[in-house]
Amino acid sequence: MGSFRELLAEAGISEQKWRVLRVLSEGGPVEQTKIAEQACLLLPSLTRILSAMEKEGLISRERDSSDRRKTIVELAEAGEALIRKHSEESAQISADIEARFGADRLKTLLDMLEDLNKL
Amino acid sequence: MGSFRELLAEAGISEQKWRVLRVLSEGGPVEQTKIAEQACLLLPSLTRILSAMEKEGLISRERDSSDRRKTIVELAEAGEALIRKHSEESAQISADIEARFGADRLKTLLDMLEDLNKL
DNA sequence: CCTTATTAGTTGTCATGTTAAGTATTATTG
DNA sequence: CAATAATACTTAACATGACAACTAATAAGG
Repeated sequence: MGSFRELLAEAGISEQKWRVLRVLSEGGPVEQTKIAEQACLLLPSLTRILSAMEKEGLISRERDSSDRRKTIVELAEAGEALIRKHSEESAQISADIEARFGADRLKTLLDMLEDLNKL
Repeated sequence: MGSFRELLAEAGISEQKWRVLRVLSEGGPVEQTKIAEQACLLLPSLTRILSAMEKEGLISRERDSSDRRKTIVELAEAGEALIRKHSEESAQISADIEARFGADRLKTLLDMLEDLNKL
């Protein structure tokens, strides 16, 4: 019954990198600004994280040809492999937490946090 | 209707330092471990924060005579002055948030977060 | 006692959070 | 079309978060 921390330790990556991988896995290649939004990261943090991930072969980056301000990021092979290797266990852990905490309560909690954030 | 960030910017200190000041203000002189618990900080972070606050004259530290492993921290004059200057406004902001979000909902939210944390 | 374990802090290292400033590219406006 | 603004990042600088290793002091066990 591994926790998320253990999963990430096993995978050898940070929570942030995992979130980035998941965003890319679910939405396909995207520009960095959108990754930042979906992964709850500021652009300066994302810049560094992506540089590291690029060196590690988890992702690749290239300029958008139609708007050369943008950089499009996509999963590289090592990134896809990581996702394949751990996504099932990750889903299991999420489901477990949801079950133990209560799906309804979890939804309520997330809604409240969003409200508080808007406030 | 200034937010907390503005208050802190005005006071020229970080959220963490403000939390430390409040812990000291409410509980009087205490050892660092207890400050860390109440202010939600890890000891290494607290060590550095207190060093900075000591230089700024906000707090003072001295060894506990009965147990010389412990360091007792207390508010210094500048720290008390900061508290006096901003505690009222701080309370106002808290009350405002509580009112806008709903006292009941806020309590529920905090309880849920605690539960989730225990999980 | 003496060794070992525990407690309280500190220090080091590295990643991230955060704000501000800088660069390059594209869009707008007069 | 030229000057200006806006967008999409990057870089820099500093504080903080997090984990590990370390020191000093006290407590526990044999």
